[in-house]
Amino acid sequence: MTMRPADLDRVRALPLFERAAPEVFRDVTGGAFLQRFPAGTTLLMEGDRVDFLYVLLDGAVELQGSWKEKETTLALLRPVSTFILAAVVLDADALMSARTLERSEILMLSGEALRRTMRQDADFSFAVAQELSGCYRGLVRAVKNQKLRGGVERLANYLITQRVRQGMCDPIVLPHEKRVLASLLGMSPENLSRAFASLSSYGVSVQGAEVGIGRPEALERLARPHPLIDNHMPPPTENIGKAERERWSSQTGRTCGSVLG
Amino acid sequence: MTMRPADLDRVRALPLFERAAPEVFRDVTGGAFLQRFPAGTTLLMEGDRVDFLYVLLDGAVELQGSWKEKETTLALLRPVSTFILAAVVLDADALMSARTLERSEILMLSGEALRRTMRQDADFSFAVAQELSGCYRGLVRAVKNQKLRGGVERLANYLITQRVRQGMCDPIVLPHEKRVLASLLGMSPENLSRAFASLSSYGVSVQGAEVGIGRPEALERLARPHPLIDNHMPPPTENIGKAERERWSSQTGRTCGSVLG
DNA sequence: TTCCTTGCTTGATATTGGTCAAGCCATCCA
DNA sequence: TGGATGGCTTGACCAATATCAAGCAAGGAA
Repeated sequence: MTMRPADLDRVRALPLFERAAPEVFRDVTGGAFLQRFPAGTTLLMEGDRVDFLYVLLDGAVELQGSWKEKETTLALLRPVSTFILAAVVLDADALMSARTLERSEILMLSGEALRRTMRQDADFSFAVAQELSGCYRGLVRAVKNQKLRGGVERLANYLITQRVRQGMCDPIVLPHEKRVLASLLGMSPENLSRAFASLSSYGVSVQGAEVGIGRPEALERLARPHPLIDNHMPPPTENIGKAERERWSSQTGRTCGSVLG
Repeated sequence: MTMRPADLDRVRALPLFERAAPEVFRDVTGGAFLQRFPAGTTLLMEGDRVDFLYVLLDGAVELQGSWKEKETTLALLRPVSTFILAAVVLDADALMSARTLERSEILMLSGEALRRTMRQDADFSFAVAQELSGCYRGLVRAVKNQKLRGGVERLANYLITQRVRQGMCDPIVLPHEKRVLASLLGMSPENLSRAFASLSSYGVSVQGAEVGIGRPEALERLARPHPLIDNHMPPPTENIGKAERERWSSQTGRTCGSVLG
């Protein structure tokens, strides 16, 4: 309900709204409300009807899918990110659950209003389509990553991506618990430990959440990162690139884009 | 260049154009041209700039991704399907290669014209956004399928999905070579053979491309199909459902929807 | 402090999936 | 008809990954 003007500005800066006319932005954010959730809150269960577009303003959110008491992480979000846009556009139920990993601040926009505005404004509709395209391509990358690479290779590429995102610093700091990271990378926590261990011969050293990349060249020779799989988005110098850039990466710790549902 | 009126009607019936105004349809299909390709033709390589939206009118197309001399199949398409919509919307390069599996007839629509029309017509833009949403959700299903299930389970669910698509008949007929199916399911051809063999204890019998589902209940008990993973779209009685329905499934043999890029 | 709890690691073992090599069986072609 | 070819299958083996169990270390609460 109460919303700081600064928050509204951050939403305004999202690629989705960047070029929207003032009245369009007003229409979509009109009935919005801001909510605070403690860590571990389930915002949305798989199969639930989706009535809102969510915008993560502070904290961290995990999107996960499940089958037969097994769960897997599909994406990890950091501010500022929108999520479950696809479900909202189709007015369908969610294919993934969403839960907070930390205490989080989340803005909820009316899905109904969003769809209504899309039908009225071609530019806004186009922006949504571009957003969806970027998210789709993020998932294509995720599938390729999962099907073409082994566990150690996925971890190595994750570390390289993080290094780029964190401004080529060394050591990098893992933005999430290792068990969550393991689920994102599609392996058991035990196996993630072993994968880290096997990377020590390539210069990687682990100290809690801090990971030293001793010899980047050696790690890259193993990882073989590829622009058509790994989205090595430049670090957040300014805010976010242009709309024509894909704004999403499946395994990011500083997503500046969004994820649909 | 030469295009039968019947072909144009089939394109018109796609969810993307179903509700478009006549002049919108004319604008988008204006500079289009129809081309015929032999089997095994590469239409598009990963990394190529995408200038056209493709519409498969006849034949079969495989979308694949590659890394380090390894390849994997991301989708198998049958008429009538559009593909690489996402790349067209973003005017970006392709994340997957596209090649014909059989002699195929393909309509190519100008990407430039499509984007121009989107900016002019909110309804068309909205239709594109809905299409993209459906495709995104198809990929979410694919990731869940890949990360949560083992090889035998993926095959079992594939068979059940095919049975639904083919009108609950028995035996079903595999719409593609087994080696291609193996790649789609994320396993080696050898392992697909063994997976089929291990399903024999659940009533499944294989005779070339014909697969008998002896005991559907037994197979389902193993497969545990789930509406949030497997898109059990009703068989193509009429043409295609409404636009609000997801129109894409990652592992279909009779896709009535589309795939982006 | 001491005792939990929690997240992580490590080792032993089982399961799954990949690779290599051989063989089978259709089809196609000379 | 013979012989190649290509797709599929099978077996033997190996690599990758999951599972189970135990232990460790840091942090929080009594």
